[in-house]
Amino acid sequence: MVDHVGPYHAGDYIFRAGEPFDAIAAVRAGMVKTFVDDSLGNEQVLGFSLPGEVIGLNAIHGSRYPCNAVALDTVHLCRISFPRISMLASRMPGLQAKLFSLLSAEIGKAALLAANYRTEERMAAFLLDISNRYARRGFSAHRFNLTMTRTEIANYLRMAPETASRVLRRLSDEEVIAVKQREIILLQPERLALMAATDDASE
Amino acid sequence: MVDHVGPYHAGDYIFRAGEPFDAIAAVRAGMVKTFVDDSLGNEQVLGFSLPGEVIGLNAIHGSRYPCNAVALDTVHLCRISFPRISMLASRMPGLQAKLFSLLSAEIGKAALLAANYRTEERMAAFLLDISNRYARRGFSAHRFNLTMTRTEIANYLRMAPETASRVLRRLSDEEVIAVKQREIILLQPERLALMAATDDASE
DNA sequence: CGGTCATTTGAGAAGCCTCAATATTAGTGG
DNA sequence: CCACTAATATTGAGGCTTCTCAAATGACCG
Repeated sequence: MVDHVGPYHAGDYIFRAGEPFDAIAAVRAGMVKTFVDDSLGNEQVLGFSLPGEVIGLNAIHGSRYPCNAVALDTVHLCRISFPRISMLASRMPGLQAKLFSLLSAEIGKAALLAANYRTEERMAAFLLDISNRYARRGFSAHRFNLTMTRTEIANYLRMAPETASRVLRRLSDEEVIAVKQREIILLQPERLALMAATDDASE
Repeated sequence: MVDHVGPYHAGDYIFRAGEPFDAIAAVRAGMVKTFVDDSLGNEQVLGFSLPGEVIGLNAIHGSRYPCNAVALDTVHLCRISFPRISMLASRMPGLQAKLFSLLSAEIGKAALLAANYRTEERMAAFLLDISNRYARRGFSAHRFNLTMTRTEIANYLRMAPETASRVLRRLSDEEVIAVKQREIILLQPERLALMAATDDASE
């Protein structure tokens, strides 16, 4: 029922929009990007998934994947057959509850970043979000690697890549963070939290 | 297990952020606004729920409501005890699947509007979204009432109320829509769809 | 070392927000 | 039924943020 799959390498598709849905997957290692292509063929980044997080949950409804998922670096997954875990959940109320909770948690996660409408606020919220998510999985909260490109970050945060670059530089100049390529060090997380009007207390 | 509750009147709270979660609810009539208050006490509108839609799904995880819900007009609900429907789902695989599907569908709904970053695109996407949702429930797709205020729409769409007003006026001047107070008539839905880069084919 | 891609930087234009004032609507009490 | 009030909505002007376009720099790979 649970298969260890991978490694996927940077650029490999894990699933594509429109493919029939049969399994959700937990990221064991690496970073996954989910995205859709809009009517003009432009990419719209929906999110990034870190180790410990589950992808494919939005595909249960409609029984097809509504988005694409690609590996941003070397990715290992636990593939979980949905029909089978679903059947098992019928007999194990604890598992069922776990699945309900997992799905519920996923609802409205995107809203966090959407809330703030200054670019600096969105970037601050994004960095804190990644930080919290790494921390929860036992990685360092104040020093981490943003596997994705600036363009992908900007796309996700709905700003031009140039703006993303400038915002990061400004934060770096103010010594709120340190940036070395795609590696980020949070020097003053408190100040970041102040910038992100919507500080997320839940994660 | 299912209680018909209401009527709630405009401004009445259905639940408040932080309250213990015990039930989801289907809207039978009226319009519900869900929102959170950020650290500065500003309201952040998360969404609007129409008849036939379910609220409270994001509260399963954490067992407390993570947001507020208020009635925007006269609202009637079907209140569904979550522990009980959950228990029932264990014995009825069809019901369980239905719940999984419901939760899955809710994931990433907010992302649709977030995608476009011109104010006009977001407004167009919003109007089409409401239209589709009314249509799916058997109401008119091209003529409907936006129960909420301009300020609430603007807040939801992350723009200033003045901008929302101007965008609606522009669309009205171009005869893409007709606006009479809070009543909207879609005169040229095709043109709206073109404006909303991310036209949602799924709903 | 050369080529490709990602990133940064600069300058100008466009979009949107803010502030302020006016207009409209709905509700209230005389 | 008609002021009167409060809330909502619209409109205008100016300024700031962010985007676009263009070019230069830097990182990575064969």
